[in-house]
Amino acid sequence: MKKLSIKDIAQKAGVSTATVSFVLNGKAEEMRISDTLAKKITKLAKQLGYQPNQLARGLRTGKTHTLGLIVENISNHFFGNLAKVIEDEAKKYNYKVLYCSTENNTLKAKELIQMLQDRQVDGYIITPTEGLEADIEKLIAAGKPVVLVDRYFANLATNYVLVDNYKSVFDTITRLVGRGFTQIGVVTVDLSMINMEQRMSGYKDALKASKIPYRKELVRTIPFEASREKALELVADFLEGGPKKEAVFFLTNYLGILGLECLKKLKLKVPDQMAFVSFDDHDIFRLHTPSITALAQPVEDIGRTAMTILLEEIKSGLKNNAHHLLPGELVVRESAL
Amino acid sequence: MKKLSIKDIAQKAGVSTATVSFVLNGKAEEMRISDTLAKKITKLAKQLGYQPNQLARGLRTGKTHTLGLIVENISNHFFGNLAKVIEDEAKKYNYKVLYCSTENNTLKAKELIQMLQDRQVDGYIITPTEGLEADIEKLIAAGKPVVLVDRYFANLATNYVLVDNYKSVFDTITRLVGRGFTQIGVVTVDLSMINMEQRMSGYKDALKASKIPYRKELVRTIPFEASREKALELVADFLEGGPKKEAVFFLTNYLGILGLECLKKLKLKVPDQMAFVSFDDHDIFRLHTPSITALAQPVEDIGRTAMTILLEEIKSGLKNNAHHLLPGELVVRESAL
DNA sequence: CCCGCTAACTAAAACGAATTTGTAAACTTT
DNA sequence: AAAGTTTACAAATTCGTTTTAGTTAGCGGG
Repeated sequence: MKKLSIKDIAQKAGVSTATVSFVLNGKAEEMRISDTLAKKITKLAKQLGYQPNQLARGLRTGKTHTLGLIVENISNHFFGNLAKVIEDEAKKYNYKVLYCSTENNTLKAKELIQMLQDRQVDGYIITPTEGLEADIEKLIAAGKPVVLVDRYFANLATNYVLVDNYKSVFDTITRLVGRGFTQIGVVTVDLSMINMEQRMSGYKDALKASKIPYRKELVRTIPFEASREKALELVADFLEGGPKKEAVFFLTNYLGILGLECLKKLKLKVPDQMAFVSFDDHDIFRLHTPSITALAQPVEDIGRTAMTILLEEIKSGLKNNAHHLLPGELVVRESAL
Repeated sequence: MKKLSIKDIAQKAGVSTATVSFVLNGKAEEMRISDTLAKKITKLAKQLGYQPNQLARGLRTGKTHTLGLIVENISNHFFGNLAKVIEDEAKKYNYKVLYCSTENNTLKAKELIQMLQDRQVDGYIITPTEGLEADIEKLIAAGKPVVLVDRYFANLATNYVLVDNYKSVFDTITRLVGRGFTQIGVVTVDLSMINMEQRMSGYKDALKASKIPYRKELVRTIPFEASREKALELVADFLEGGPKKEAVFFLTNYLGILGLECLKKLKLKVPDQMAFVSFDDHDIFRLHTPSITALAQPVEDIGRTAMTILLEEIKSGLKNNAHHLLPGELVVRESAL
């Protein structure tokens, strides 16, 4: 297995490596290489099946044509789809993507950033974890193009693109109120990232706007670190006990699925006994009986927008500082009309 | 932003780059670098936060410490989980993973292999598509470590690891027969990859072993290229029309989910009117009402085994030709006991 | 006191491209 | 026809490492 290099081609063509390089990089004209020679080289390269060594190229140019994508968990529905969109988009522009999962673990996230840096990726799409500001700031300070997705840091000047968490929840709650519900519960997670905070704000503000008092007994916060069983227990306890809830909004897809399990266990009738809405759509919600109303994130749009911003920044070399809050879409199904 | 190189360290330490390289690569002793100097260099490197340039290293050594993972679709449940396991496993050994999705498109798969080769990955884990033999053969001939997962080519000497499709289906069908079912249908897809063929063989042979005649009216094959709607229609038509089926086995997760949608539409009572089993487990099956019996693939085991084989081959440089058929696990739920 | 040996490093080549600088020949210009 | 300018390439350097092949100083032995 002898991978052939530019040198081999040069030799076979009886020219210098520089000439070959120029031709193969489309700089033939600029470097006034004669047309005949250029054609000859192109043909030879194709014929021999020449493929440039990306490492060498990257070393020399500092560009690897590789992007780093850091998500919370690649096997998660939302992030898996996001990764898919980004991969497809990247392919269009001839970029490869290095994915990695943080598990929402800051230390791991830091390591991943380091690793991507070592590999000299040209740009980053990151779902940040708590406490990652400094690292991201460093990245930006170093001139690396970065786009945050799903969450961001309010005090950091970065590009970000995510669903409009506040408005999505605000509108959904308002809609529920419009349907006559007043005792509306929420189940959330104790991550202090801005996306969750905004969802909570959306909830509170919607109640306020509808002149419904906020009652903390109607809010259940599940520790992120809780085991599956513990979380299930907490959700079940919430649904069953305490003040009556006419409707419950689960603020993440994961929580919504836990909620479904509880329904089954508690034999709660949805929507008769309680309306049910989850953030983030999922096949499960569509297929469940009753089907579940969900607030779908515009995954494709998020991925595409993030890529557009990133590639633009890579190309131009200029900091952009684009902020995109994309509208969510409430997919109304049987569990809450 | 000046990333510091080995040269900077050498300069600051007043030694040659070779010495620094030796020390940093743990060859200090072998190269009889004095202990004091070694310590000094190590400390300096740490203090300056030196991170080697992986491109340069890769160029020089031919090793990139990066693995290529080609799956059918990264946003698919099974492959997403597989990717996760492999990523985790890779991390343990300090490898990074480049993922890509083929969409079961051979041309795309070929391109991906080419791209991974350009990037000089050290090894490949591939979910092959039809017609990819030649490319994989070339890879192997070029001495690249390769492990196939989920499917393989019977006529190609390669490593592979996947669930034991034949036995899994055989046992499941046999179990159904044991429960008194004789009219057992299957829904499959028209991919001629060996995994699907073996699932079908498992079905046929199980019937034969139980002396139940094989009836092609009980088999419905969905074209892979069919649109979602068309596929739904075909499945619904099958479930509704033709001879009565006491039980139906969906040979992939995707088909099973289509099946669920049809149940809903046709208002079929499972398991009373018909038992329902799907290959490949999924949250949906667990949460569905009734919950769905599924044949779970040992994803973790598959990923881990594949990685073990791959890393072993990378380390030793020897072709291994390991064949692993791992047992599936029938998760019995309400839809079929 | 010279030779050989070893300890402890260093110099230099190599990896494969991209790119800057150089140069011979042909062609203009005056 | 001498000087300058193009044309059309080639030589050499560079990117940051690893690795091979030295080199030097110190020491013991004869």
